[in-house]
Amino acid sequence: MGPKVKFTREQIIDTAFEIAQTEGIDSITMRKIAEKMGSSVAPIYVNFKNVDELNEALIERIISISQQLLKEENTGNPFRDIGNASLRFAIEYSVIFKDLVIKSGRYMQGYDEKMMPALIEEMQKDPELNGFTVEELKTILLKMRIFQLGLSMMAANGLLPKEYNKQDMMDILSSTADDVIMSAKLRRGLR
Amino acid sequence: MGPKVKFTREQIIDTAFEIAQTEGIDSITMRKIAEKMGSSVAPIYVNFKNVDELNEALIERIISISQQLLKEENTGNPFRDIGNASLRFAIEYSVIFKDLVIKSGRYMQGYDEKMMPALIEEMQKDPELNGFTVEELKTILLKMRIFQLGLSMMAANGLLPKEYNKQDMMDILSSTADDVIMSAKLRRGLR
DNA sequence: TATATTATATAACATATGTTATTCTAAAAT
DNA sequence: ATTTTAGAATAACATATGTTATATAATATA
Repeated sequence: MGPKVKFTREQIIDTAFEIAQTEGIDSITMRKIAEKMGSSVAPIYVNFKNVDELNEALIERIISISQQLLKEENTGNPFRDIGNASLRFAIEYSVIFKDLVIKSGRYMQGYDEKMMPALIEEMQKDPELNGFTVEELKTILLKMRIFQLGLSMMAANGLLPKEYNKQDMMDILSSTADDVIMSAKLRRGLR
Repeated sequence: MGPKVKFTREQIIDTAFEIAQTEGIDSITMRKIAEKMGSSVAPIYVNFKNVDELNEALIERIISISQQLLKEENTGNPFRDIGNASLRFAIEYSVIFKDLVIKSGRYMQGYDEKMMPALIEEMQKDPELNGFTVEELKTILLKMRIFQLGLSMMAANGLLPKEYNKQDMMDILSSTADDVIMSAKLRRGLR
């Protein structure tokens, strides 16, 4: 063995995460991480083959944090839970959230299509959504995912009215869910 | 006078715009623009003091294009017009749209608060929106702006269902507007 | 035609960044 | 106690990029 480890892999990822959140993912550089840790770049290259490997680890970290946020939401209503978790991520890690959405193409594309069936299944258990066809449920879900992305994006960009707090955001999300569902019911009544 | 001008200011901005649309705004470099034009960097520095000035000119160009798109929409319904123009921009210039939204903080923040009153005024002329208070109109408008941003963002990221075309997007935008307005009417009836 | 002007090309300089080779040193193994 | 090992610091190399100084050449004007 050699001398004691002073800079761990975890610490390096943490530091990269901090830079990502304050300056954006693309602003991460090896030297910046090193300076923030009070080290040289050597420990980074001991722990990561190159900058790409470090970025991968950072993405994993980000995903794990977002999953943690989702676990912490537990109303049982999947709409509310996913919406609120996304909202929290957008508010608490706004810079990273924006970067992620932009670079999401590959991550989220497959992700959504995998989540879809599970969510539809959840919706079918909800008594309030009783009697809708799968097509109708899909439309409701899509509308809500669109709204939720828009809301998170606005929150992350500080584009909502000044006085809006997290509760207001959750309320408008929930209110719009009601709008969409109620209107779907009315349309159903017209069949 | 000197020799004929071979590379104009406009041509430089055009080239920067092309790079922005294919690789992202941050991928623009002086040398890349020059190479794409078949010149050296000299003509760029004759027309622009530095890279910041070029970026300003590029932003102006982008804003002017988006305003052009808005002018081309003319249903008279401001919801539809703004929504469709935003959607077209997001689809036709997706990379730039994403960059803009992310870096929008400063541009859009004031912009929205200036647009708000004019839009509310427009809404008050709409017979379908008759009888709502200003507060109710504001909520409807906010919901629609949120949905429209989410939809544009999804379109720009290719996150919508594969078979979705522009008409489908315009339809779901319009359908959600109906949902929000219809539900507001129902709530109004309950007062 | 000769000169002045100026658009353009070229090359250099300064800085930022990823990466690597070398050196140093502290801890473990012998 | 000596040797080996491996983490860390340092400096160098390669490349990318903004910027500028200088050289070249085309065109208007005298």
